[in-house]
Amino acid sequence: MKSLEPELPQVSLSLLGHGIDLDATLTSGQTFSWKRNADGRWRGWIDGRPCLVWTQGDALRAVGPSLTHAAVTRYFGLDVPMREVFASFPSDPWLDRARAFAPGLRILRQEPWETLCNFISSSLKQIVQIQQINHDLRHAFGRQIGEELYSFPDAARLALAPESQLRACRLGFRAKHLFTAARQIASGEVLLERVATLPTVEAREELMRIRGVGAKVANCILLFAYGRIEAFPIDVWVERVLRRLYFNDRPSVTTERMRIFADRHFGPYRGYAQQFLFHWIRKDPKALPEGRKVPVKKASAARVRATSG
DNA sequence: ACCCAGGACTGAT
DNA sequence: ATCAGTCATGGG
Repeated sequence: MKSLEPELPQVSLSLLGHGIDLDATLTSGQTFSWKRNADGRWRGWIDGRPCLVWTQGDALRAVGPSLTHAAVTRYFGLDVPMREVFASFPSDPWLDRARAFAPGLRILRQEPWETLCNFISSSLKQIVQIQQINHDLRHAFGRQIGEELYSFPDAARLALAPESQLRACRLGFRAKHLFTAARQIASGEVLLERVATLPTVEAREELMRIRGVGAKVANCILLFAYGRIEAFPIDVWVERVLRRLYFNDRPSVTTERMRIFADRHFGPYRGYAQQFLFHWIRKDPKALPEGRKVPVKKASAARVRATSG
């Protein structure tokens, strides 16, 4: 079926990349719909529009329909003063090592709705599986706007989807969470646009009213969609690296204790510290050389509201 | 077969 | 408020 989209003008942009590393940024577990071409260029979506991006020297180049300089800058966080972020970091040899591993890693500002769906889908899933779920949702419920190009379905569309059809997208027990979340958004029970206007603590509370959204998923949405780089999501990897490097592998240290430590230790831009650490321990085989894998204490089910981050 | 995955929800204390 | 069990599915 051919596209019913009006022909949008193709735009070709070149902007200062400020040292962005697309490979690190787009494979660091914050986005799940970009694909790497054989030539190293990346195909994906910015604000719901398909595009192709790559780096050329110090330039970031982007091609796609109706792209704007402002949209690309915002999406890739090129307006974030990384100098200031780095200057705010504590003197910490572990964080230094994580930074040095991928200094061009950047935190994206993605669409809240798709980010919400991705991280509802993420619980107890590996990153490659989240990518597959995103792909399946697009093909099952999105609009085809080109060859092998499917938009991400909006909340109203998913709110009409039979749960059996959602389960076919490998969502498992997350299917009912996603379905309920879609109805909450489509009905206006939770307004994702309003979340953007709230202070981070209140924004997190609002997001946690959504089915399937606990503290960790809410922090991922705040960090990867709303640009709240004070958010500090603690998943099994971050919990593992914090426990090993800062708590001597003590199994009694709770996730909440680590959150308090992280809020104080990593400073106002701790979301970036978190992302450097996460990417480093997952991708660098030499990270945590002496680190035996300690079993991770399960996080408490309580929805913590007392602290920020 | 076994363990793990960018966890959240439910029900029992 | 905290804790253990449960929830599906695919990778290694």
